[in-house]
Parts: sequence; structure tokens; C-alpha cells
Amino acid sequence: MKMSDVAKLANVSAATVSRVLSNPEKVSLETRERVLDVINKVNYKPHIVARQFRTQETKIILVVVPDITSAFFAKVLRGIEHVALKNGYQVILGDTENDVERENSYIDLLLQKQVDGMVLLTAKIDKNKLEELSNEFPLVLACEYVDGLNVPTVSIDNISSARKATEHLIQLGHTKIAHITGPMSVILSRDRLKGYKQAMISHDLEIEPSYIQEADRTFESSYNQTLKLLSLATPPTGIFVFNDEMAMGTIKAAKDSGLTVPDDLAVVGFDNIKMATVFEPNLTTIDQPKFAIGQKAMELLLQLINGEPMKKKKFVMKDELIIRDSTKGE
Amino acid sequence: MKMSDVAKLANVSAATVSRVLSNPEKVSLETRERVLDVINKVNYKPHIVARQFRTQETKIILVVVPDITSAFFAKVLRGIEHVALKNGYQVILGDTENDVERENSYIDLLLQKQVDGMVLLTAKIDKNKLEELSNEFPLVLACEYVDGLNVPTVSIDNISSARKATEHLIQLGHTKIAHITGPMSVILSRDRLKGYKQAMISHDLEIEPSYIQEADRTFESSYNQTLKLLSLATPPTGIFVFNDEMAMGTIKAAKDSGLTVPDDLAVVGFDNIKMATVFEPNLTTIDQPKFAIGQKAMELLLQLINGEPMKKKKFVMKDELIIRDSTKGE
DNA sequence: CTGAAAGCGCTTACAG
DNA sequence: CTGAAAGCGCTTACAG
Repeated sequence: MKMSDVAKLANVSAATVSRVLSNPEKVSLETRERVLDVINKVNYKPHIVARQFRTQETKIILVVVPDITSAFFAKVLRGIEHVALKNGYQVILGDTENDVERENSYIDLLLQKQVDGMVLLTAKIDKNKLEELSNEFPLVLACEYVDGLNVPTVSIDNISSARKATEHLIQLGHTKIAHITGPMSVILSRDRLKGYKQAMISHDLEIEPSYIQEADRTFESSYNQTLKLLSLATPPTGIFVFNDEMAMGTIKAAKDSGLTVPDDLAVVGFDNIKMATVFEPNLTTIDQPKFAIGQKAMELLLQLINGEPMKKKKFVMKDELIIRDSTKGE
Repeated sequence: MKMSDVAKLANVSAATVSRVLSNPEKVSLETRERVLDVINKVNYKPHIVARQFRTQETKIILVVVPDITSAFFAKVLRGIEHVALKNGYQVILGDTENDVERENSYIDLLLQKQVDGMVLLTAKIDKNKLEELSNEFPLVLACEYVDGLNVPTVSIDNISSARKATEHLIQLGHTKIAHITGPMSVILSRDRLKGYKQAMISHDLEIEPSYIQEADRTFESSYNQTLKLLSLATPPTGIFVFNDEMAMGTIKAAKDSGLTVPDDLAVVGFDNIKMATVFEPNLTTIDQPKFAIGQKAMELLLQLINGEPMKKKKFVMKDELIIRDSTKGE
């Protein structure tokens, strides 16, 4: 059943059926009702791909995430999704599993016009390529960003929030403070490391190289790096960890080493995922407005798609240090 | 830049360019190389929507999940994704957030030919509608299923695994065993309740109605229902909980009530999500092969899409009771 | 091995 | 307010 069949049954042209569906105000009430009756009777559904082809827009956007099983990204994704759906857009999910190759391959969807725009929640891809791409297609970065790139971006200020997290430990009296970073290939890791260093220096604390350990973003990896830190001649008494999942790994390692958190070791995480309040001790962490970041990113993408002017390109969302039991005790 | 432009530059017809892209073996080596040179030089990318329109297939499949922020569904989704990508299919994500309306609206993507097939990880939708749909379109159910529906389905045997979980508590000597169910509108909840009852009856244990409490699938909801159970005149000493996230809520409630797990209260969860080994005490639970369920579901969907015969329609995957600290102690 | 031509199902500028 | 007609960019059956 196609549009011309419906048209015949309703004694109108296909053009009129099309108008009833897309611009009903252009059709007289009488005709409109007659056409709608037929549409309902035969349960006609327009062939969306034909429409996409004709209008040259798919009403689909692509979201590229580094890890869909991460609670953090799932929440950001949901924010995107909400705004997308409300505006008639479907969301294609591109899970790269932290693989640059796969990130690159998703970009083909844009080049092949299979999606109208793209939100990147990971940006390992080459900077120049990204720059070119954003000149040609609607593209928004969220959470991650690329330094000096003139692309709309939504994130928190990772440097200042990492500084805040570290200063919280300093204010509690800690001086031997370690930092477990994410992969150095990710700019967020470098930013949070920078914030950590800034806090240490501005409080005249020495930055001990062996106190800085790189991990990938998993529980297990942070667990192992923590064991390493705890076996140092002078182990740290406080650790700022790249994210909450890793912070849980750190605390587990402390417990397995016979230490009590926060008494023997204070731990600060990042993101404020749901588990942060379920895990014991509850995590002191930096709250990121995950849902709001997703919403804002999608709103910016819609602006780009609709060709609306964009005065501001960088949006810094508000984060918040949330103090819980992993640093302050019960 | 479109195909005919490439054709001109290479001194061939558009048909030949098309063949180079889709059936290179039908083009002479010489011509093929000449065309590929041009394609690379101008960085031509075919307009996929035009191809979709022409071939009447989109190479996109839809996965409908009840909750994308759930660790369980994210893992199943990843299994689907792996098989999809390997076979040249993109995945559109349909997150219903447990809303039947939204489940229904995703079905339009199928009716409008915007996707080639669909995997449902939730099935609240009307049974007859589903039956009709599956006669017309490639459709696979995974995790959830609908009783008496002749649609390819991948899941574990929820009744027997729930029985196993309950019997584990019985074997530990518990007689006052409660069950916190998921929403009764979900068949999995009814199945697991059935398994619980079977275990109780076959061991001559009374089924105490107040020991059965319904919760939605969240941590908080199970937390509250557990408080209710613990305030009974004769509180249970063991609880089988619908899923792991809820089991964590149950344990939290027990702790907050001054009880020790497993000594005062033994708890069994379901799914074996990653957090089950991070949370303390580690959860005794039923392991579901999440990734494999996703893979199998997508393989079945591919069979349907390709019109291959399917001898068997119901696939029951192997589950496993995993005993950890939440029932047996250290 | 290659090309000319038809056609997939819509939408929209144009004419009346 | 309505219709006839063109055309979006591919693929493929057919002919040579």
C-alpha cells in the first residue's frame, strides 16, 4: 500500500495525501477528513525511507559513546534521547568500546548522509579530521572535548573540579595524596591530572611522581594500581580517582589490604553515578549533571541542523563536590 | 558529488560505478581500478538513503529496551550490536523507560520500513498485535517472552532458575523465605515467582502471602519492600530478590535495620551484573549469559531477515547459580 | 564486461 | 484548495 493507492481510494492526488500527512492546514477540512478516513481504514503508513530520500534528511542522529555499559554514559545518552524524541529524531547508537577504528567507522554514517548529525561522547579521532567534518556536518562534542577546536561543546570544567576534589582531601589534613588517572590519551584524564597538580602546588605540597598512576577506566585496573600505591614505602593517605567505578576498585583494594576507608585511606571519585550512594562507604565524588549535559548537547545539535545562529559554542555545566563517607567517616 | 559525477570523471556509466562498489567481480580489473582511483581522489561516499530506497532495505535494526541505564540490558545490547555490526547492520536504540506507549511508538519504525527488523527486550505490548507484527516483519524476543506466542525467542528458563535460587536458601536451612518480585505485569516476574513457589511447596514449606512483595525493578523500591518484610512479626531469614540491583537495595535495608548479611538475613539476587562482585557482601545470584543472549537474538533476526528456514524457535540459554557471600558468609 | 533506462515512493514548486 | 509532473541518487534486469 503506497500513497498513490490511498489517493485513488480517496479520489484525490498523491500530492493531496502527502499534504494531509505533512501540511494538513493546506487541505480543506472536507478533503482532509476523507483522506484520513481512508488512511485509517487501510492502516496506511508512509514509507519513511522514500521521504528521507526526497527531503534529504533522515531525522536520525548518531551518538557515539566509548562504552555503553558505563552508567555515566547511559545517563548522558538518555538526556540526548529525550530531546531527540521530543523533536522527532531517532537515535542511532554507536558504541566504540574505546576503539578509534570503530569511532572512525561511525563517521561514515555522516558522510553517507545516513544521519543528520552526530554527538560525540568520545573524541580520540584526529583533530583536523574532526575540524573538517564539523565544517560540513552538524557535530557536537559532549563530556569530552578537543583543545582549540571550534566545535560546539558541552562539558564541565574538569580542571577546576579535579582541583576541588583534591583540595577537599587537603582540607581534611591529608598531605600524602595520590591520583589514579584515566588513560592519558583521553583529554579528561589530562585535565583532571592538571587540577590535581594545581591543588597540590597551590598548597605547597610536593607532587610525588610515584603517587600518580594511570589506569584504564575500569574497576579492576584501579584496584591493581591502588595495590601498587599502597605497597610504596610511604603510601598515600588519600587518593583522588578518575571516576566512581574506579574509586570503588580503589576502596576494594584498600579493604583487601586491611585498611579502613576513610580512616586509613580517604578516597574521592568522579561522576556521581548511582552506585556511589549504594556502595559502602558511600563515595565522596564530583557530581556531573549527566542528563542535562545530554539535553544541552542535543539542543545544540538541533540548532546546527536547523541552521540557527549560535552565539556561544562552549558550554560549561555546573558540577558539585558531594561529600560522603569515603572521605569524612560516618 | 554523486555517482553520475564519479562516472563522468572515470569515463564509465553510473551502473559501472555502482557495480564497482557492490559487485566488483562483475567489472574488469582495469575499469575497476580506474573507477576506484576517482572514488578515492574525490573521496566519494555513496548516498546510503538512496541505496536504501532502491533496494528496499535499510540495514538497520531496532532494539527496544525497557531501561538503557540498566547494566543487564546494556550487556545484552552489546551482544546484539556485535553480531549486527559484523553483518553490516546498524543498531537503532529504542529506550522505552518502561512505558508501553513508547514501546508502541517504536513499532512504527518497522511499519514505516525504517528498519529491517526488531529485537524486543521488553514485551508489554498487546499479544495479538505482536503476533500480527511478527507475521509481517522480522521480529525476535529476548530475555522476555510472551506465553504461547509463536515468535523466535531467546531467554533462560526463569522458572527453574528461580527454583534453584530458592532451593539454595532452603538447603542452607532457611524456612522463612521471602520473595521480592518485579512488576507483575512483566512475565519474568511471574515466572520467577512461580519458581519460588514451586521450591517452597516441593520442600513442604508454607507460602506466607505477606512474604511476597512486589517492587518495581529499582534499588529504592526493593529497599522499601525489605523494610516492610523486616518489620513483620516473624520476619524472614532469607530473601530471593528479582534482580541484583534490587538485591543490593534489600541488603542495604537489612544493614540499616542493624542486621548482618548473611548471618541474620541471606539474600539471593538475579542476573549477575558486574556490581554483584563489587558490592559487599558479594551477591549470590543467578548468572544469565547476557552477551550470548544478545548474540543469539541477533543471529535469529538475521535468519528471519534473510528468509532462512528456522527449525527451532525457542532458545533456552544456560543459567547458573553462583554462590557468594550474601548467602554463605565469608 | 558495459551502458541505457526504468523505477523505488515520496514531496514540492508551479500552475490553475 | 488541488493536481500533474519532476526529481531526489541509487541499483538492476535487460540488451548487446
